[in-house]
Amino acid sequence: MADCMVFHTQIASIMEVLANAAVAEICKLVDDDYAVFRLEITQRQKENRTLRRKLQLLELKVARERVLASRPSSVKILDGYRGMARGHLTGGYRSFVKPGGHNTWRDDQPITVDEGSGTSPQHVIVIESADAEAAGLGVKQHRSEGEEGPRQSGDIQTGVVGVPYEAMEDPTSAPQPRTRRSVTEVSGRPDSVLKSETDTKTLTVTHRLLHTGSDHRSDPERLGLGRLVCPPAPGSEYLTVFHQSQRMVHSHGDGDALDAGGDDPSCSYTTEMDPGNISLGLETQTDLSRGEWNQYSSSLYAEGSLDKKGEVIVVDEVTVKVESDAPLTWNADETHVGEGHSQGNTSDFLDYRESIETNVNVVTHSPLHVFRDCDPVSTSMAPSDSHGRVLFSQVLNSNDRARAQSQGGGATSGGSEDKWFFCMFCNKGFSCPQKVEIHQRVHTGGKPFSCTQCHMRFAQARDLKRHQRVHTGVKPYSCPQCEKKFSRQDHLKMHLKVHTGERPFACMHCGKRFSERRYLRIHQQKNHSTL
DNA sequence: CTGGGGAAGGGGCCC
DNA sequence: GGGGCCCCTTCCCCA
Repeated sequence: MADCMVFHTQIASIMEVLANAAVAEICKLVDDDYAVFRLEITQRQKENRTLRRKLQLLELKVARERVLASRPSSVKILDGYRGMARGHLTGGYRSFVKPGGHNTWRDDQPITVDEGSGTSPQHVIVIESADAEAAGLGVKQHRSEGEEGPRQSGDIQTGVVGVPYEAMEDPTSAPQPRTRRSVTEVSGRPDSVLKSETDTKTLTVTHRLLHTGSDHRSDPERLGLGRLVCPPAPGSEYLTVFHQSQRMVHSHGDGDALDAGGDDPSCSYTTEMDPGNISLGLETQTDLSRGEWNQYSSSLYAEGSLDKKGEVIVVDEVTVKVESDAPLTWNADETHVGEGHSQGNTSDFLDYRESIETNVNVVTHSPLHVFRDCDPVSTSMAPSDSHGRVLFSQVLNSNDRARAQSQGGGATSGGSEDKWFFCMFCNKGFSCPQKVEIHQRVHTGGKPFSCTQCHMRFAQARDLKRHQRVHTGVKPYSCPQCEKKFSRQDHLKMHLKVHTGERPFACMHCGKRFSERRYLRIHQQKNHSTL
């Protein structure tokens, strides 16, 4: 009997152990499943956010088009980014004004460039007119000119932009995607408001107006229509400072977004600036190391992670480069009067230079701070990028890499996958951080290389070197046919068509051939405009 | 005046 | 890092 009791006791013990083990196993499974489930939920939430943002963008676009259609007279948009510095050497101050009689505005219509005098070509302002709140706001894109650069009075030109002419080109020349950036600028009343129609997220931009004399806020008309002036601020000619004067909270409804801690972070981002003017307050904590880079990235791309309404951002000489899905909401309902850098010009200065990284939520610990480390000096030919690898390695997790590759933005250079470095804006992969840095200047507008003779700035050393031939007059490329010399080989190559009579660009509609694509484009616009 | 064409500049990307 | 290539733009000339 005693043996039986002992046996039962042992059985009970074994059962208990087994039960405990089973419970533990079940708990483990539940935990695992729960984790997976949470992950799926998170992914679905991300997808929902993405869809919502797309919807918001669509709504914004519709609202913008409606506003633009209803108030075309107040809109001036210009596509002056590409080639905008052209006039710096040629001395051309050009004003591109939307031709009269065009009462409706389309994105593919001629955009107007109102080029003020005395502004730097690097100071490009991007603004999106969002909705009716932009009433009375002059939306235009200004081309800026360097300080000492030649200045001339502007003329008025018009042009057609955005016409899908590539499809009409010679079938032998496949259409190529247009990768040019859309850079627009909004200038207007400092207290003007640009916000989304949904008004769910607004970005308050405090305009820093550089002016002389009277209060810039007292003359809104001048602000809206006056010539923009880029003050040749010594030592800060390319100053890009982003001040965040109030606490910025990255907040999404689901609460899984980045949290910007700190109550009063003062964030400054500089690409090229006088080291003495660097104001760095990077208290804001952005935990990118926890795999939230995707959130940051997606939010940055989708809507710029615009902050709660009412928060104030002080933007000093910020150039905003708007990508296709860049933030469209700007709420400039508060004004910050900055120290004027004006030097004798009576026009108020309204210049924002902001890269997308100036997003208030990510400005602090963003990998873009690698550019701070660069601290490109005008005479520097070798901007530092010592932190690039580390930063990008830290902030980009495997999901980003996989996404980058799946989205076709994979590495464009050689090297193993582990050594890829990805652009934080477009996820393009590169084999080394230096290339990422160079590439990201496309997005940030960083131009570390400055010509000492004309103060033109370039994103790459090669560009500066090539440009300096303009001053030196060196023309190493000679035409074997006419002994004409060129400073660039591609120009020589183009010139050789004069002798060869090569006309590779044929109109697929009338068969007329042209030596250059632009001629075909113009021809098709004028003669086959319906296509 | 307009359109075609040459020249020359900046920008971007690939290698 | 730099060369090559291409794109785009602007200025200018000329028929």
